[in-house]
Amino acid sequence: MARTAGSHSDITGPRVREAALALFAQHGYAAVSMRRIAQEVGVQAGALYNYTPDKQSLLFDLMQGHMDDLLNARSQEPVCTSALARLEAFSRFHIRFHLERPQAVFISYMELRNLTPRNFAVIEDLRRRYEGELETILRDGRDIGAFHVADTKITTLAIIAMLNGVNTWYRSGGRLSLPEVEAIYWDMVRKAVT
Amino acid sequence: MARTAGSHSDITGPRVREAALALFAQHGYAAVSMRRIAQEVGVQAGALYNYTPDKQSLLFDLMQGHMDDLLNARSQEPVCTSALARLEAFSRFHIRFHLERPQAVFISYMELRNLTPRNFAVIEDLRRRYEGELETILRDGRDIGAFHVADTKITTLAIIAMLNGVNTWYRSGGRLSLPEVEAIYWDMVRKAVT
DNA sequence: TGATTATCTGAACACCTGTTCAGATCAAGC
DNA sequence: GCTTGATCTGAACAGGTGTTCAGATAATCA
Repeated sequence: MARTAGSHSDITGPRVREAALALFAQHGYAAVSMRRIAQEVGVQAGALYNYTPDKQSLLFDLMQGHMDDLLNARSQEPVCTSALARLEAFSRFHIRFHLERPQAVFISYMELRNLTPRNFAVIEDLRRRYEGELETILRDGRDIGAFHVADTKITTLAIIAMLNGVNTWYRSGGRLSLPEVEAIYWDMVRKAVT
Repeated sequence: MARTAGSHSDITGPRVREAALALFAQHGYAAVSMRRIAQEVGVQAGALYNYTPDKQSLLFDLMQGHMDDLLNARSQEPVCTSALARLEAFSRFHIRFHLERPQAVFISYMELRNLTPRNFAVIEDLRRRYEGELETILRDGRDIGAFHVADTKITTLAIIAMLNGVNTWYRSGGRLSLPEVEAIYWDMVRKAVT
């Protein structure tokens, strides 16, 4: 056997990335073999190498794609003027964006140590850029007296850690709706910095 | 060759656990082989099986030991009376305890998915018991009007996620001392719930 | 229809995986 | 000093790892 009926890179390519995303998120990068990914796609392992140079690139591309999506989506959000409105917009955007793609979020946090040093540096830079947006909001707000924060860098990390926590328990269709979750977390963020 | 000079289970046993802890924390459970652990201990892979029935038990014992330590240490903390004092004591204890053993903390969060279902249930039960202590504090405080929280369960998870975030950036000997870190986080927690 | 290109298979490569165990050597107790 | 039990080695087992590639087949275009 060889090329199979109906095979096309426009179909197989996305399916490879989807399978890798789901399997990496569920079992972890190191625990998932190329043969397991191929099985999910319905193809032999060798065929995966038409879509990625190696396993490491598969992971890196998923993570880089996620971070690019994050920064792009953030840049297209409407700009707010007041310090409080800016912080609220960031908090709600963060929750909404992250709850929409839990697998990519999970991978981007859990699999950092499985990146090569070069790839790690790229992802870390993107992450710092995103965190920098929140820190700017906090610093600007503090400078005009709207926020009371002891340390903008640590407050940035504390807020992001808190918001990321949503992904560990939220399930759509559960007890709380997305707007309710946004409201609860925004309330805590607001009180923590004022 | 066979038994080596100076070999003793009281020495090798702890070294096996220490090596596994360090390697699992750095590279992840799935990415670390028994031969790699043995190399760190200075022994052949087969010798590890004098100290653990299998690799899975090695991971589970580390995680269970960590959770036991956590609950024991917590139970020996002095009991506070006021709602605010109880919450402050919990927050400071959590930060202090977790910063003292970053590797065990890291493993206990990252390697949950590599536990067998039975082992996972045990660890999850211990975790829920610990989180329950914080939720009780929040609920009691809300009932007497000391705290204003929209949802005690979610607030519990949000606070713990925020406090856990310390481990991602804190390095002893860094810019901030442990008491300073405790104070900053306690300030944010206090404001978030009042 | 025929030639070309895209896509996949199946086998192979060298090496690594967790685990077992007979046998060898050391430490401890009499 | 000798015996007993604890501790480790080294080899083996069956199977899995990422990756490569010649060859086969399907899709595509002239």
